[in-house]
Amino acid sequence: MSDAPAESAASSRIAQALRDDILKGLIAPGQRLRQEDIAERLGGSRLPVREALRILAAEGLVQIEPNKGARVPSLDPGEVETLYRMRERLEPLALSESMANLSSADLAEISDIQRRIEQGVDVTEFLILDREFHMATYTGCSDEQLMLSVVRLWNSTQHYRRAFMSLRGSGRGQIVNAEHRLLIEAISRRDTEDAELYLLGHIRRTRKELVLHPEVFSEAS
Amino acid sequence: MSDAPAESAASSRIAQALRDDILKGLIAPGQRLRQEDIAERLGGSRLPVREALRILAAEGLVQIEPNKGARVPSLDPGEVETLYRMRERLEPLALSESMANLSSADLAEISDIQRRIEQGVDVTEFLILDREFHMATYTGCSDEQLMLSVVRLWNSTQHYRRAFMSLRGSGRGQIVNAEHRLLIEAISRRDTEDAELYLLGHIRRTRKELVLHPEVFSEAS
DNA sequence: TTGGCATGCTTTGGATCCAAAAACAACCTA
DNA sequence: TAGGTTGTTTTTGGATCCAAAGCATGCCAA
Repeated sequence: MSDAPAESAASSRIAQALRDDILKGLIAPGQRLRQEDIAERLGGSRLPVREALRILAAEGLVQIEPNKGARVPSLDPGEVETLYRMRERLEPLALSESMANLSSADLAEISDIQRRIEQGVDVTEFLILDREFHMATYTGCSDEQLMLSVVRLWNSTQHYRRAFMSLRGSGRGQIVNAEHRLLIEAISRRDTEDAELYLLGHIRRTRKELVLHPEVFSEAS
Repeated sequence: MSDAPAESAASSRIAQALRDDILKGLIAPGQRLRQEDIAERLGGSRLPVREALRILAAEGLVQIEPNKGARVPSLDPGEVETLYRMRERLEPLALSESMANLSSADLAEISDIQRRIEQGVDVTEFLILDREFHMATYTGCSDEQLMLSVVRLWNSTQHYRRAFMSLRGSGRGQIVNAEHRLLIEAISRRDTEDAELYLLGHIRRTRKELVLHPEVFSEAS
């Protein structure tokens, strides 16, 4: 489900497991993560767990408070809005850096993902495919730092994207599909200017739609 | 010299010491960081050193390779250019988020830093003051994630900024001063649009000047 | 002489144990 | 009865010890 290069062993394995759990929503924002529990559940001692938590903290997936442990950060609407504004600025850059290096095979892959999005409309599946779609458009971007930032932004907002999709239902996908189609078309034309613009609009519209639904942030968990 | 809230104890203390050393240029890009050396030099066992390295890796100041240790990443011109492009997009956002919350005391502080920049022209001092200047313009930005990203970008490019300043000398500061003045003026008018534009131009011009000097990246160390 | 391999040395990664800080609860007092 | 305080328990942070992975050196063979 996720990325990150296979690191040494235990610590990265544990980080990967936790990352998947958090992104899948099995661990909700605000929930505390006790080191010993994780160590017992995933095997290994507490030490690699601590390192795993550091790794995830770097990705914005957990928050470490000294002597108080780690928890999944729960964001307020303003923070999520800012994260979306960051996406609006960074992802068009990633796209423009990527586009020159996209092969026709990459383009085919992108189109194929979009085709699958337009078929199955399950919420969980959509979240995965939508992420795959956008990441596929960034595959040509070789800059690690930029891609790390983009992944961080997706990770941090994943939970709220799911909450939003869940309450909105998987209908209304027509707009998203139209936007994706426009994006694919611009990328195919190798028109970075248009592609950046479509992507900006796509993210911005999503942000505006999200801030209209504050109930996404009110879940008690 | 740096930021980051005082964390628990040893690990954050060590991280802070290392961060300062790296930002001050005492540890050059490419240089390897052996855990035992650091532990001995800064006191404490290897364990908090490992955690400190994780913290710094999160900030982009070191790079950890499994079973091979940590080293200060050395970037190629393309990577630094991309980091500057990221700055061009993110920092105007941080500035706009900040400006509404800037008090007149903040404005006075900003002006004072600029006044000091125009007085003393030592390279080391300039690097510190220039950073303080820009960070002061962001003090009103309450979004942690955004500010973290901005700090990461500054940290990652600090070494090359210093190398560039060193070879260029501290003359030619007239342009920077003019840009800073324009920025201060726009901020004082509470004109976010102008301020964002001036800031964008400032960073962009610096980027273009930097890519004209590839010798900045050729240091053997 | 040179290429490849094996052995040892260094350095990192992980486990267990101990100390300190924080959360929790019960108790005492006003 | 409510609030503060103190003692206990839980949880995190740090130190030491042990195992495994890289790296370098040197040896042997072709």
